[in-house]
Order: sequence, then C-alpha cells, then structure tokens
Amino acid sequence: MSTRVITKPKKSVIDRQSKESWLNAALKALASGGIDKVRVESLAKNLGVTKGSFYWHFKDREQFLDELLNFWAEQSTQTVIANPDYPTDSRARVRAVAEDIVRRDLGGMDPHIRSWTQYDKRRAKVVAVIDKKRFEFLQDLFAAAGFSTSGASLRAQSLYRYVLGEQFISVRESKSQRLQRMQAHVDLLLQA
Amino acid sequence: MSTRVITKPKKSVIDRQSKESWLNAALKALASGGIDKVRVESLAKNLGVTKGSFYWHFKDREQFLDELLNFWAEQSTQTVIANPDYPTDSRARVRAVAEDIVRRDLGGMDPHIRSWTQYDKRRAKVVAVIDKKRFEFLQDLFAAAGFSTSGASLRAQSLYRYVLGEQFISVRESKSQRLQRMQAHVDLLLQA
DNA sequence: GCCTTCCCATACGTATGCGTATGGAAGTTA
DNA sequence: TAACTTCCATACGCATACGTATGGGAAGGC
Repeated sequence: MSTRVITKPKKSVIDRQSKESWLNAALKALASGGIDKVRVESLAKNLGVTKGSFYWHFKDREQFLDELLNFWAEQSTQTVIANPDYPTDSRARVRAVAEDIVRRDLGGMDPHIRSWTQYDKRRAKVVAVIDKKRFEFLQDLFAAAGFSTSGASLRAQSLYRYVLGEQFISVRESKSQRLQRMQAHVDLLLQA
Repeated sequence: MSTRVITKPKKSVIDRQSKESWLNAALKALASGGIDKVRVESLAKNLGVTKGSFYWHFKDREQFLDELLNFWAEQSTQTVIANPDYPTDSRARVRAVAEDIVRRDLGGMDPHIRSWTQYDKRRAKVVAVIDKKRFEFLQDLFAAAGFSTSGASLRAQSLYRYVLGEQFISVRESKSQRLQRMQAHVDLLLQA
C-alpha cells in the first residue's frame, strides 16, 4: 500500500491552526492596511491563539512573509486565469475577462503587495512573474481576437495597466460605473 | 513699515532643521520602502539630529504624516501640471505630457502613497483630490485635441490609469521601452 | 555683557513586537 | 494506559519606537 499523502483535517474541540489559516489571516491583514499590519502577535489575536502557534508553523516572520507572497501569487493567477466559463467568441471573451477582473476587484491587494515588494529585488521577482503571466493571458486573448502579435501585446499592456491603475484610484465610484468605463476602454482597444 | 514676512534662512555653523527638511527626508524614506519606513528616530539619524528637533517642529507622528501627505500633494500637482513648455499643437501636447510623466516617473511614490492611504478615509480624500486634478488636466488636453466631453473623459481616464499602472509593473524594462509603449498607447487613444 | 528666543541633546517611561525556552494539554499509537 | 507526537500557552529577554521632561548651546536684540 502507498503511504498516506493526504492527512485528514482532524476535527477537534479546540481551535488548531494550520499554515493556511495563518496565511489567510495574513492576507486579510495585508488587504486591510498594508504589510506593516501583518504582525505575528496581531494575527495570533485574530486567530484566537498565541504566537506559540506561529513559531511552531513558521521559522520566523521573514520566512512567513515569503510564504505569504507565494500564497498570494498562487491565488492571484488562479482567480484571474483559471475560469472556464468565458464565452467562445473572442471579442466577447475579452469583455468577459475584463468584467470578471473588475468584479473580483483582484482583491484590491495589489497596491499593498507592490508597495511592499517594490524595492525588494528578490520579492519583486515573484511579482514580475505574476505580471508576466497575467499579461500573456491577456495577450493571447487579443491575439485570438484577430490582432497581430505586436498589436495584441500593446493592447494587453494597455488593459493590464488600466486594471492595475483602477485599483489605486481613490475617487469614490460605484462598481457599475467602473465596470461601464472599463468596458468603454476595452471597446476602444478592440475597435482600433 | 510692514512686518517681516519672510524670515532669513539663518546660516549657521550647526545644522538646524526646518519643517521642509524633515518632510523631504520623509519623502525619501517613503519612496525607499513605504510608510513604515518613515520613523521619527530613523529620519533624525539621517538628518544628523535627534528627535528633540522633530518634536519641536511637529506635535506628533500622526500630524507629521498629515503634513507629509499634503506636502506630497503639492509637489505632485506642480510637477505634472505646471509646465509651460508644452507644444501648442493639441495632439503633440498630449504626447509631450505623457512623455513628461514617464520621464519624471511621478517619483515612483504613488504605490506607497496609495497603499498607505487606501483604508484611511480622511487621507484617501486628499489623494482623491489629486486624482481629480490630474484627471481634469488630462481631460482638458483631450478636449482640446477635438474629442467630445465624454470621449475626452474616457481617454483621460484610460491614460491616467495607464500611467498609474505603469508605476506598479515589476517587470524590468528600460525607460525608453516604457516611453515607446506609452506613446503607442497614446496614439491608440488619439486615433480612435 | 545679558537676556530672550529658537532649536536641539539627553534621559526616561512606556508600548509594541520579535524570537526563545519550557511546560503542558489534546490526540495518536502501541 | 503508557508513551509519543502534535500543537499551543506562558513567561522572558531584547530591540525598536513613540512621546515627554528638562537642560543647554547658539544667535540676535537690548
């Protein structure tokens, strides 16, 4: 017989944490106020445990932040790219993806992630990989919509920057308004 | 006689700080690693003084951060908008402004500013005002280039989000490459 | 020269946050 | 049930950082 690969969730009376629960709590804290809100003792309080738990699961805060970045990276590509329910018509697909991005809001996490990693070369590389993946995904969409390689590249870059920029605008606006303008922008990219 | 409004810089043997020198040091720290790098004692060390100076000029860190945000806001609009040397041809003006924005890089400060203020309603308002000013400036450019109000608005929004997004891309790229793509994007906005 | 004002140094108290050492409770295996 | 593993609580040392209290040096007015 094979050795057991998947361990059971271990239902218990007492709250016991896993790496994932710590990472999820950290993502929430990150979204709520940047990387300096991600504090060991603060997270412990939110989880209802003490940092004894943290230092059992993780070596120290630095290594934890590395895992956090990778955790975000995985979720980040999954939520945007891995959706099979997009329409088959290539132009409608572009619109649907754009809408999906706004609807999910990308978690609004990007500003914090990028402010955090901007001057950390090692961590910036992780973000760069994500940027590349997202861009290539968009580029393929435009290529499928009939644009040349350079044309698709230009439009993918434009759309991606638009999406990123959207997250940083501080002007209060409803989601439907933002969606509408985003679609207008996409139409502009598709028509030319 | 009028009372003296402008006090002399007071050249002295000993380094004496002004509010501005503290704020400039803070901007540098902010650009180098986000708001949590803006620490009283850290800035003092950089300036070669102690925090005794800080607490003479400012009430506390919170009030200092408020002034810092306003300080950034003032510089931010000045550098982008207040340039009289743009060409008279309206379309060339759009291109020149876009180029100027990339060239100046906006200080690369926006990610940190926005990550910092995103969930602080009061401070987000200050950023919102800046966004509005910048947007209206761009909108006027497109309007002068012959677009309707809504057309100019759409294009201004697109360009502004592009510029914002540009600052957050972690992919390594030369300034000339970025400039070239930006111009391609502007051309796309202008042609349609 | 003396005094006042401006600006900063020093020293202290307190809070927060990281990391470690150690004991112990809950669940698992034998 | 006894031993063993897993996971966490508690307590501590240490560093950083905020804010205050107080004294003092430097420059200019008198």
